Amino acid sequence: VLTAIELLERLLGRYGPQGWWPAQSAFEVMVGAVLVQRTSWLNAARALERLDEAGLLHWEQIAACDPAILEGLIRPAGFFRTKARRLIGVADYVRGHGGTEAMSRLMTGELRRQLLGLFGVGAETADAILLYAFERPVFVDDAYARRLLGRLHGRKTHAHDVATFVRDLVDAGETRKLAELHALVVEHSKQHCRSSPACEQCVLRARCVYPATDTRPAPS
DNA sequence: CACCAGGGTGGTT
DNA sequence: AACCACCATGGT
Repeated sequence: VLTAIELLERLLGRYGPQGWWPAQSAFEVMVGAVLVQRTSWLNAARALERLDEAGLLHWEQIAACDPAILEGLIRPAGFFRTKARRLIGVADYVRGHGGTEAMSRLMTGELRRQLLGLFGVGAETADAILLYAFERPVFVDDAYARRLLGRLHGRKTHAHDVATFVRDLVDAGETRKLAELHALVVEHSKQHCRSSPACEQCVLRARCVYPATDTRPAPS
């Protein structure tokens, strides 16, 4: 079957570099990672912009911010009460641990453990922060990746299967490639590998077992 | 109108 | 361990 590096090359050729997270600071990436949870990036970006205008894209400001003010600013990102609490918790952690500078000195495994201890930061958000904020060689295993790999391989895919798929890139410390791969997997999953798939123009069609097992009704 | 978007938590079976 | 309701706005 297809290797991770082959998948990257193929998707890169079709969609080009995605340019995710060209953020100004690691903390801004952390805020974005929370704001985008179960939300379109467009709406998360609106909330980020409002925080920036209010001068709140710093941990000292958010940690000390009145929750009601924060809620109002991030409203476009949805789940605003939940996310406001989460942002304050994240900011408070960063403030109490010497800022993102000090955090960047931790080993990846230890930093991941710390992030997972924060309320509102699960495996996916932690890995997105590790990858895009702290530039660690980690692959973000989300619903898109599992669905795409599941179809490529023709079987149900779990976290272990995804880890095996990207092991070479992770072990080689290929942060840039892992970041681009994740972004491309999301884009490809939106355009073709959707819950209701559009395989006709898919660039992976020849290397995917899904069309063979596709039981959808034939187009009229 | 329904459905989805770059999830996580807490509770129930 | 697998499911579930909940959180909430904006686009299609």
